[in-house]
Parts: sequence; structure tokens; C-alpha cells
Amino acid sequence: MQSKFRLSRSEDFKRVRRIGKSYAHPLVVLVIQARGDSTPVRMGVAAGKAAGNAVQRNRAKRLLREAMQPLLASLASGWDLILIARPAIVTASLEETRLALTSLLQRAQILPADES
RNA sequence: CAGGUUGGUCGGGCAGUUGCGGCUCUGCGUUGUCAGAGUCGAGGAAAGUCCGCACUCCUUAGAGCACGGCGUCGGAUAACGUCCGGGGCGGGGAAACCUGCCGGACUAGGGCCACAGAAACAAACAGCCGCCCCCUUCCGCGCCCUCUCCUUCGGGAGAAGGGUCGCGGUGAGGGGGGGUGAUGGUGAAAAGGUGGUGUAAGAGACCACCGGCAUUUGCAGUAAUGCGAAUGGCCAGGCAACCCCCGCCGGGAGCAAGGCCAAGCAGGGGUGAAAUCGUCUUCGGACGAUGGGAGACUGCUCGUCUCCGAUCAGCCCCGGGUAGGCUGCACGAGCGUCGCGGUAACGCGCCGCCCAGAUAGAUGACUGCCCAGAUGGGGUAACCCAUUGGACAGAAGGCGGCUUAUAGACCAGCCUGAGGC
RNA sequence: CGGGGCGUGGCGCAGCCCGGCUAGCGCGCUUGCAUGGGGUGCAAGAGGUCGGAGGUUCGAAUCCUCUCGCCCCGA
Repeated sequence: MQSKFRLSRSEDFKRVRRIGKSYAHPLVVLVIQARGDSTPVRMGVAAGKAAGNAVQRNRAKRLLREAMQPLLASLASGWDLILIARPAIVTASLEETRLALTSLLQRAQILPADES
């Protein structure tokens, strides 16, 4: 993912976590917040200590980024997203992660339901 | 060949598509949070953060105390609590080999050693004594008394009884003194061991052998130490991973160190003391000395340094602001081949190489073939087919170690066993 | 990067400094009695590799080293 679509500031993370809406799945939690303008979607990925050691946390974040890659083009504009990894994602495959993300984004009404 | 053991190396490989980060080059009616091309892109432990360094800053860091660490010898190293090679005392193993510990416990001192035991290190208690004194009792002899018999009337004899009597005892008991040192069920541990001589009883008191200690000394070794010799005297419990003593080392903080730039905020509040003298003077003050005060040197003392007569500055405390960029930061105690020195750790030399630098944090995904491995089937076997499948783990300033995790594969040395030539 | 603390029956804690005693206390648990039954009360009882490994010592929950897990603080 190119760095201009990333969420990189600590205050951005704090803001989204504080006032954003969250959607949960056994593999991952999605937090979204509307920015109000029409700039492209920005997203950040997080994995806490509960996800495992450093290798497992990095794998979870890579898996989430890789699964998000083909979905980015069809997302609505003007949103900041945070994906938080849960422990179960360590044993999940790329396809399972992509299905989980698709259902979460559709529930959040950012991804049109007819595409998949 | 099988098993064991030690050391070392690797820890999937090749190709393609795509994604991400750094660097270089090129392109642009668009100089960018741009596009394209090339190239590089995790480890043996990157981990835990247990030691040691370099480096940076702190008002030089100087001395002493305190505190902390280390402790056989020699060497390596920038340094180390690390490594290499030795020594001593143990433990495991049939062997190769592995493994633990290492200054001082009389000649500084304190403390502890539960239970048991007489006693836990210093004597006492019980015991032993044919050593001395006293008392009681018993025995023997003598003397005396009573009794019996004999008599020359002086006494004599006796197998009987007795004594505030004497002597002796190789009898028994008690008390006191003295001697004695290991006999005292114990215990982890009890002041050399065995045998003899000796003695009132005993004991290194003495003797023989053995063990250990101290001093002197010979040989080997750089040394720790080893193998001996002579002499001495039996003085010598354990714990310093209890305090302690001796020797050596350590100033403190740490890359969020530190430097530069940009932005922002208020030099806003509190707090403390004592002056005196001299010189110069533009008469505002400046400098110097003495004394004192405040503060710093991360615990204390000395010592050193900074500031102080001012509504000003400094120090200390509170409060306020910032949370961005660049650098430090990748040419280094660097890596590799070869040669030389050294038993080795390691050192020296020549040549070659440049080898991650992210900052919400880059290595991922997919496909094909191969290589170990596992399972199933076929085959006497080599092997073939199918399925499956590769551990521990991710840089965040760097380096040297230590420790811990780790599927497996390969190489070499050594030991034991079996077989063949 | 630096510093500190904790781990002991099911739960919450003592004991550790300065080694030895049956590892103790409260709640909980089991059984019995008292009650028509429950609560409650009384009596009896079970339950602990002292986080793990190694060492020092005659002897370790305690001392030393390494290690695992958890928590807290400062920059």
C-alpha cells in the first residue's frame, strides 16, 4: 500500500479510536470515521500484544494489508479506517481474511454490496 | 556398519508474476506525497537485556569513606563476570568425554551450628584412678578389760565376749582435693588412624608404619603446582553463595545520549542570606580582597566550581510551550580468500568487497520444478508412485560476549562393539 | 533505555530480612451433630512439586546463579 493512503499520525489513531464506529469479526475489528472531504480512503493497521510475539503481529498486519489491497479501489471516499488484529488471525489464510474484511466493509456500508 | 561423544558448517534452493522500503540514474507543456529502469533489502540467535566497551553530554571526573562487583595460575583482548591453555579438590561414565568448585575460618574480630547429645570448640558434667586427706563400716595383728583353766602366785594359756585404743588392709561405702583426657546411647560434624610400650588411671607421654600441618631446601615448570629430602611439634571442627578482612576494578547518566533547523509559550509565580575594606570613576557604577550565605559535583567529609546587595541576574522549586524535520546512523575493534607466527584463544601481512537503515515501522502473496523429512502402497533390494510438508523466530544507534529457544541436514576427530581384507 | 515489585492449598494473604520447629491465618470445600428444612452454630477432616532448573549447606519456601510468567514507575 502506498504511503499516501496510510494513517500515520498518533493523533489520527486517537481520533478514530475515540469517535469512530467499530465493527467486529472473530479475525479482525474495523473502526471507521468520516473525514468530511472527498480525499481517498486512509487506513492503519494495528496488532496488540494479545496477537502474539513480534513475528505473529507482523504477519497479522501484512495479511490485513494484502487482503485490503484489491478492495481499496471500490471503497467510498472520505473515510479513515483502522484494522485491529485479533489472536485468531495468526492461523487464518489470506482468503479467510479477505472474506472477513469484505463482510465487515459491507456492514459498514463503505463497500457496495453487489461487488465481491 | 551400529551406538556414543566432541567440534564446526548450514538452517531450504532455482525460476517467474505481483506488492513494499532505501539508494542511483533517466523522463516531464504536469518539478511531484510523480512515473520508469537498475540495484540492494533480517538472524544464528536479530530475542532476553545479564555483563563489558567505543561514543556523547554532565561546572574535570581530585582524595578519603561508604556502596557495588570480581577472586586458582598463565595467556588473549579495546574491555569483561568472556574466551584459550594449564593446576588442585570432587562428581558422572566401560571409554572417548562431560561437569561442579577455587583468596582468608590458630597466628583480625563478631555471629550461627536446629533436634539429639555430657559437651558444638571452651571448659564443665558423668565416668576412671592400687595419688592424698577425712568419716562410717568390715577384716587381721597388737594392747587393755571381763570370763574360763593352770599356777612355783611373779604370772601363763585360751577355741569365748568386749573396747571413745594403736597399726595395717590387697574389703565396702560416702565426702573433699588432685590427676586424667575421649569412655559417654547422640549427631552432618566430637581435637590424627592402627598396633604396641608405659602408667595409679591414662594420654603422641614414648615407639613402628601410615596420613596431615609448619619451616628450610633440591629438581622440573613463566606460574599455579608436582616429585623428593631434612627438621619440628601434635597447635589445627564446619559455615565467609552470614557479617567481615585482604587484593583488584568501578565518577554519573545514557542515542528519548547529544548537535542543528523550524514552530510555539509568559521569563509568569514562589523561595533564601550580612556585610566590611581598598582602588578607579564619566558619580550611573566597575574591579579586587576579607568574612558570610545560597546552589552544584546523584550518599557523606574534605576539596573544587558558579552566583550574591539587585526589585536585576543566576541557582532551586512551581507553572507555561513543543511532540515536527535533518543529523547522530551504517567504512566498521567490518567481511572474505590465502600466507605466516602461536598447542589454542588470537595476532600480523597481501589481495578483494561495500553488505538493511524503516519511523503506525519496509522482506509479503501466488505459481512451477527440485532437495531433506513424514505417512500409505508396490518391490528381496536399489528404487518407483501418491499425499503431505520445512523449526525457533523480525533489525530500530553500533560492537564483543553470556543466557535462553530451535524441525532437521551435512562434515571432521575420538571412544566402544561387531564384521571383512 | 533505566528502575522497582510479585509468584506459597480453590481464592486472598503471613512466614523469607537473621536457614532447622507439623509451612500458619481468614474465606471456601467434605463429613457428622443440633433444626421439620435452610441459614447459622458446634465438632472433626481433606487439600500445598512454596513458578521452574541448578548450586552452597548436615539441612533451602528462606541464601546464590540462570530462567519463565505477571504487574507497576520514570525518561
